[in-house]
Amino acid sequence: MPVLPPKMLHDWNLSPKDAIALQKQLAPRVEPGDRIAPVRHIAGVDIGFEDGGATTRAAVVVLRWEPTSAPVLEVVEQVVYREPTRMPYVPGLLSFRETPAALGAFARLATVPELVMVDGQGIAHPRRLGVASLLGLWLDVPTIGVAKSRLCGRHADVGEARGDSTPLEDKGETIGTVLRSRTRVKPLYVSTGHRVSQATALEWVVRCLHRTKLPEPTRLADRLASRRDAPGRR
DNA sequence: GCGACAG
DNA sequence: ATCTTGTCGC
Repeated sequence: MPVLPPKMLHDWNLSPKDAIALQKQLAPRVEPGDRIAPVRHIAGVDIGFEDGGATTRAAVVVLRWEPTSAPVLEVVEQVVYREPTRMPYVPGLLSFRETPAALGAFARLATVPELVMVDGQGIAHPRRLGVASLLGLWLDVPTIGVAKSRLCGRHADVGEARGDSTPLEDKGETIGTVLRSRTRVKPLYVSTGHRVSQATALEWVVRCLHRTKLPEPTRLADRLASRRDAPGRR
């Protein structure tokens, strides 16, 4: 059940005005409740750029999840996909710049993850449709937005201890959670992407936290998407 | 009109 | 996001 005409994948060129209208049109389709199959595999997605921004590089890393007393997070597959950059970065319209490449990477994935963590906002967005939400809608898969900084909304100061959190609010509604993933390190902005409740989103991010600021799925994808010595680099 | 502003 | 060396810490 494609959300948009497949043709748009190739002609994905919207004016800021049309892009905003499309976000408003799609936002109501985001499912803020849990509709997740038993989680066996979790994917992390992130986008990087090469050639001074001319090339967009999407990276997806799939980890096997085993819910034992000492949780297992093992990499089982990873994909790097490149394509010419289509649009410039515009605050609030990031999804139109990054989603096409992310879809290209997912199309080349053999494993089908039950949960996806995206580097960026979910519904913690001015029109409640960040990159994690759009990708989730398009793939019809549960997604969680894990951003490294704030796009919109306000929040109280977060405790300094690892695990401390406080709600992120905007226009009278709670749109996410600000989480201190590591002591004395800038907090993470966790929000529902699609088909995952806020509480569940936070639980999964905490579960996937190892010793770094970012949860494993996003950390590994981030590394694959940004490292200068990434596979295929000249 | 003046700031704020994911990656 | 990306451009960049060393340096502090586990």
